[in-house]
Amino acid sequence: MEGKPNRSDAIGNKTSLSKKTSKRVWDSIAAYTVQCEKCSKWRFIPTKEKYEEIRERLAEQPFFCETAREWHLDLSCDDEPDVVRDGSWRWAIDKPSIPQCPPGWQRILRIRAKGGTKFADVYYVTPSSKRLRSMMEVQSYLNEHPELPGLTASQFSFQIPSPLEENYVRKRHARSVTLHDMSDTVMPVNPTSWVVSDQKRDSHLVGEEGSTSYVEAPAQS
DNA sequence: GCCACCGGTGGC
DNA sequence: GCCACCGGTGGC
Repeated sequence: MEGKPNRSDAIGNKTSLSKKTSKRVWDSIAAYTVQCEKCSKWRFIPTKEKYEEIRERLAEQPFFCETAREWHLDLSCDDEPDVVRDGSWRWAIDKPSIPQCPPGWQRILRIRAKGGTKFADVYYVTPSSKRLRSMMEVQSYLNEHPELPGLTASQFSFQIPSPLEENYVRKRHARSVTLHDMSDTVMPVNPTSWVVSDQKRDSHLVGEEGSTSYVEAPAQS
């Protein structure tokens, strides 16, 4: 809400969320955005691959609006932001320095529903469409597939982003009753965030602090 | 029967 | 307290 002026670079890119009904794997991500180090405006990154590339190197290679000229001709800090925190999107703060996904693999991020015990899940899909949920599984897979050249576990990361919205994830000792019967429950902290939750699916989370971020599509069932 | 999603917990 | 890991299961 309070547009804090920071020099963070957030990345986001706009993944088409077209209603493709094929049963291929989908991120629950609508867009990837990066924040310009200079003007702080958020810029869409056109592809997930580009986003992952920028994210990996963001610490050494800050992002500027001019960087986006690679896909957005003549873009400059004078142009309107591609996206603003107006509440119509849910944002996730990405972790820095996540290695680029190996070619032929996919790194999938699934944002969980609000009120659960975890914000998101990361998994990798192998070239043979196997789904790997942890480093242990990655390591075993690599061991079983010596034909895959030059792959090491260090090229994988299961770090999940953080929700900007407070209380998106249920606190561990919150009473389980709150989810089912909130009518006469006094919220222990941050009542405002529950107000936000009243607007259902369109709450949002925002990246900050030089991190990359995702924008999740309004959850449409 | 499969698999996407969620919860729980052990280890740090 | 956090999070990596994995088991369970509901919905398809």
